Amino acid sequence: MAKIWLRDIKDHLNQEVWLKGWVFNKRGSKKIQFIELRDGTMVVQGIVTINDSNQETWDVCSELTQESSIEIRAQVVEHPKSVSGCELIIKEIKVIQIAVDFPITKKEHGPDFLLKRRHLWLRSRLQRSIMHVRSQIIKALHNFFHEKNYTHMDSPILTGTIGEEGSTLFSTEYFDKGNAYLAQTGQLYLEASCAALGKVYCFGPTFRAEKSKTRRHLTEFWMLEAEVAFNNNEDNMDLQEEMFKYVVQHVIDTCPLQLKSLGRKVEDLQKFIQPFAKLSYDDAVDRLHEKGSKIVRGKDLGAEDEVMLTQDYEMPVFIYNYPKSCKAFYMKKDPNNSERVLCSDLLVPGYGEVIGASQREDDLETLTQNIIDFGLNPESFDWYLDLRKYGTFEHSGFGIGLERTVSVITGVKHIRETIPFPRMMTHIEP
RNA sequence: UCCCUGAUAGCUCAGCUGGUAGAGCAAUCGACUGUUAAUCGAUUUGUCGUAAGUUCGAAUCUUACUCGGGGAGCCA
Repeated sequence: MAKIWLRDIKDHLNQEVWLKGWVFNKRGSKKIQFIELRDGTMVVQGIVTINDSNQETWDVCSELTQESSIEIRAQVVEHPKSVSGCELIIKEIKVIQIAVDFPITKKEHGPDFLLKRRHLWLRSRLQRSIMHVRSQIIKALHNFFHEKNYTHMDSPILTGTIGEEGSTLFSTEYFDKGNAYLAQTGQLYLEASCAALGKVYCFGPTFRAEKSKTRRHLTEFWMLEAEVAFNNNEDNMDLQEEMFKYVVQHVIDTCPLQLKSLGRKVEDLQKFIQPFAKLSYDDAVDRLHEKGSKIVRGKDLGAEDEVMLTQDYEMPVFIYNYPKSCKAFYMKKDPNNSERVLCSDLLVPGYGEVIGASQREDDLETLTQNIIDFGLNPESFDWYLDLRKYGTFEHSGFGIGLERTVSVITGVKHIRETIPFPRMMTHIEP
């Protein structure tokens, strides 16, 4: 008999099959026992009755515990009540291993307890749903860019000193070349790739040694970055909007069961498919002043300001053209206002920033001066400056945080549940 | 780095102005032919985070430390 996965079980209605999996849950009475069998693709209920099964099967079933691994022979029957539409009449059970005292019970647990057992926590229903959605989001992102003929150009993870200033870097020894650093962004490399292939993106882990302890921060997270030659800041925002909507639609189409188990309503997700709102930084400051914020024009928006701004909208909001002093050295000066740069942040109501974007400074002199003004050494940016020497070009790009996107789409409050093994200030194992 | 908050049974927590601990769940045993966080009955469970101090007496008050949780800054 061929091996069968539970998600394909409908194709075997009224047949007898062999299945392998784990006991997700068990309950029963004197004459009937229910096993929820989980194999990673689905959970389907199996039934053992004292009448339909032999005594040995009944006794084996009685010994089963949560997360015991088993192999069963069963008849697949219809069962309209269940999610799969099927149920299993169990004829025979072979125990692979009885799991003793599985620590994660059916009742509530605290975050520290669960994080220390992340390797086991992943087996829970909610965690499996989140991981499935995450996987589909990754797929959607790749599909989106490939459909548009982008080239996937990965950036290095180990780098020299080059990179954004501000955030702290993780460092490691690199032979006799001193320290190497784990990348905080692939952007500068992606700009080089962009000059070679026009429309490019990279997707990989990034590392920030920030001592952030909030529900939106990880020290290791996955970021997709895209860079497009001859795109200005407007084009850039259009691209982000199209991409974000594509991803949301893909999840709606492919993950209905997972969204349901997460308690995420499709109507709420559809709010992310409406046209996004756009607000310039200066208009945002005006709006904030009307609402009673004490923000000083020229200073960065605080977390409270972002909440205040987005609560008027149900769709994501672009805030564009921030003050130069709040943003990175590589952003292009706004030709209409030398104190502003051509950039945007995408804020999602009830969550916060998910995408950071900008048009890049393409003038050699201005960029060199920016590097100096930001207290950086132009010599360590020599290859980056080359891009402005040999056929400089207007270009723009952005970075979207994968885990934040998963959070926003699944409605999961804390980012630590959106990555298989989260790395945070306080957690490095498992 | 700063602010707030917490650490009591395997888990989640209660324990008031000091008098050496309690609930629910889990586990174990039992009851029940359809349950789906099954239900019902019974039983078991503790260096009260660590160290010192105040006191006749500390889970409770004081100090320090350790480890969490939430947030700010920073960002995705």
